Amino acid sequence: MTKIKTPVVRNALPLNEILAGDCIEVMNSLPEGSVDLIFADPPYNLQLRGDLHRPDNSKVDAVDDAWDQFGSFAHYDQFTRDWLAAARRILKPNGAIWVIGSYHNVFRMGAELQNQGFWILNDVVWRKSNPMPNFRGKRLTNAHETLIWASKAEGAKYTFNYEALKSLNEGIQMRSDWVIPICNGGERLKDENGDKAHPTQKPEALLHRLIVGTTNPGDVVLDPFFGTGTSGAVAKMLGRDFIGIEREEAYREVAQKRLSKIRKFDREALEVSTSKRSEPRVPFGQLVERGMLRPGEELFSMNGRHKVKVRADGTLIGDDVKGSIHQVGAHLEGAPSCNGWTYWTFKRDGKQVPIDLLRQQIRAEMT
Amino acid sequence: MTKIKTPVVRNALPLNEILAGDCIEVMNSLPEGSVDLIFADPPYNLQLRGDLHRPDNSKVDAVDDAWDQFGSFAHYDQFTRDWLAAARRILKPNGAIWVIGSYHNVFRMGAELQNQGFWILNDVVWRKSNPMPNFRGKRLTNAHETLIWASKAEGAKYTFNYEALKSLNEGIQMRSDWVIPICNGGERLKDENGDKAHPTQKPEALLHRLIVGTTNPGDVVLDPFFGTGTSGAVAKMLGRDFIGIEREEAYREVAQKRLSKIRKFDREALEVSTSKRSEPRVPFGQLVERGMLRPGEELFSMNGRHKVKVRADGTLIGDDVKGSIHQVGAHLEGAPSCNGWTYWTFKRDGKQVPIDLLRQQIRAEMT
DNA sequence: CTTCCAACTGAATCCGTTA
DNA sequence: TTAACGGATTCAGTTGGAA
Repeated sequence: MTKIKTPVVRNALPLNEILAGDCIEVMNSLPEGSVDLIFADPPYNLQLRGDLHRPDNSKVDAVDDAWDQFGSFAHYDQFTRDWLAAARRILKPNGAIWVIGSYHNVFRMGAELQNQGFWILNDVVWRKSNPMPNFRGKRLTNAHETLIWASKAEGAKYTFNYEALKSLNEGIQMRSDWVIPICNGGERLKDENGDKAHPTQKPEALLHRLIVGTTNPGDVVLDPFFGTGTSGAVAKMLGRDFIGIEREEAYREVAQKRLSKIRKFDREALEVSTSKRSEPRVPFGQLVERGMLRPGEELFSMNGRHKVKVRADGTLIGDDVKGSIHQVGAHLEGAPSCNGWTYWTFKRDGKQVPIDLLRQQIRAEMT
Repeated sequence: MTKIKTPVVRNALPLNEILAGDCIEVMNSLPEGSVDLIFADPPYNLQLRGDLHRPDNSKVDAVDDAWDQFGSFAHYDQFTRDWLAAARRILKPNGAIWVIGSYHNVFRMGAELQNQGFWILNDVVWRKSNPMPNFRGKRLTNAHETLIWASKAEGAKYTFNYEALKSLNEGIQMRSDWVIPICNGGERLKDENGDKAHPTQKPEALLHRLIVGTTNPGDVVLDPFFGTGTSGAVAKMLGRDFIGIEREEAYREVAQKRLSKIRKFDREALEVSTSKRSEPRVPFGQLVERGMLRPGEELFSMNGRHKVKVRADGTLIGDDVKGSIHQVGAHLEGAPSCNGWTYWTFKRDGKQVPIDLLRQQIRAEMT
């Protein structure tokens, strides 16, 4: 898949920097449709500032008022609406967003994503291998957080590196539950007192999987709640550009220091497994043109049940059917579709050989 | 925790019956504050576009029933508001609710639970050990569903059998992620044609854990979307009373037949399904994601004859070969297969260390 | 009576390019 | 914009018949 780059817009973007300020204001100052991926880990313990109003503008008074809960949610929802709208504006049409949260806030984020027209692709469970136990024994150990992956709109062409994720999972399709330890040990950033520099630093392994799986090298990854910059650090390692936005100076400083030490992996290591879909298309007719198969030569179905003849124009003809290798295969099998390349075989030296072997020969010549 | 019983109310309840009709109307006809637990598995509002075929061309039997069709999010939200309000009214002050859903609907349910004053206690992930794969390779395998457990209000004294769940989990605190297979085999109810009687029958193991953990014997468990009655069947086995509400006559009949065969304390059948523990599979890619090995780092074969580089997706690249640790090892040795875990080593402090050591570290964390 | 293999199945928002 | 068409894509498990 080739990406259309728009140099003017790209150059206007402040790449690989940490921008100071309120993320909504900063995002609104960036050009529309300019970012490939947004990763957002928003706070959910918002302090209520100033007067709080219900949607009908009546004021919410007492804190322990029955409406307090509603009021808090209304406030949080407004915040969520605003930053998601700002994020959506700067996303490229084929861009995507990841958000992460716990049950305190993730349901409201998910609903608002849908309300704004984002199209949810998966929800992903980060299953912590070493969570904090529930000390009081009053609930289940809260051993996971939830991520939501969504495209900008229904039908958009999002990036998904299927084969790379399959490789990361030793040849089996990547699932929606990811087992990853929480961030501690040497990876956990400390301040000058030896205390953790940020309360919710995310593990690099989580970002690694997400960035490898849903971006390409050279993409722009923006994080509106940058914190200590895990998303930026992993993006940089993986040869992506990042944009961080962070309000707190202390976090910006920690993140800046961290990023200065990061080195990009070499190009060869960043190439990942690709799917067959990205290989060049070879028309079946080329096999005939090149004399690899002769007009009139017989092809046999893989299961041995059918026999057809090759025609000079690269179509096949059977007893009651003619058409492309795919159409004839589908018709004979009564199937909705058929991959003719793997369905048909020809005879060489008495052995049955799949015609896909000939396609591979042509592709090898094309390199 | 002792429960105050109110015999008058209890006697008014139609216990251990399946009530016909719309669940909102039926719930509104029941006495206020009379039910201990509600389990709800409402329609998910899947929005499926066309047909889906497996790679072998067989057609996926989709959930396309009329009861899962809603015109818009607004319609679905109204439906959710109404049934949740009806459910909340009939709940005892110290009662609780469980709802289950997927990313299509669970965020809207979770937000509405909070809006109505329910207090979320945990969200629980049902991790399916055998989910349906993603056949087109366009997204992650949707391998889980989400449950939300909530009390009627903040501060309510909900039931939580901490020790019972701990016992179910081999003496370790029960976590918020539960690994349970989907319902198939003998447990899956069939109609007279041998087809599945209900498209979304839930496994009894899921309900077993939930009812053991959050109710006491003698409690009343109500299910407004009864379907084939899994909640009722497990409640009956475990000595709880149930109330089922179901609109479709066909489902009521199947459920009634099922329930007539259930005997209380028929425990042994359930005990059979205890886990057979084997060593968890660790994909090599996890070592890369977690930074135990870096993309670009060199691995050396045990015999010292070969050197390769690690890529970001957990594959290896050598002079003329790339693939998994096993594939590359086999290729270089000209062997039909190769255990990459014992074949490859990396250098640490000048010494050669087998990569299997890193796998052992991860496994130790997973216990 | 086993063992083996082919066929089948499960809450799924599941294609991309060219004419 | 729509229609046609090339061709890529699956994991864990159960069932039932054959060997």
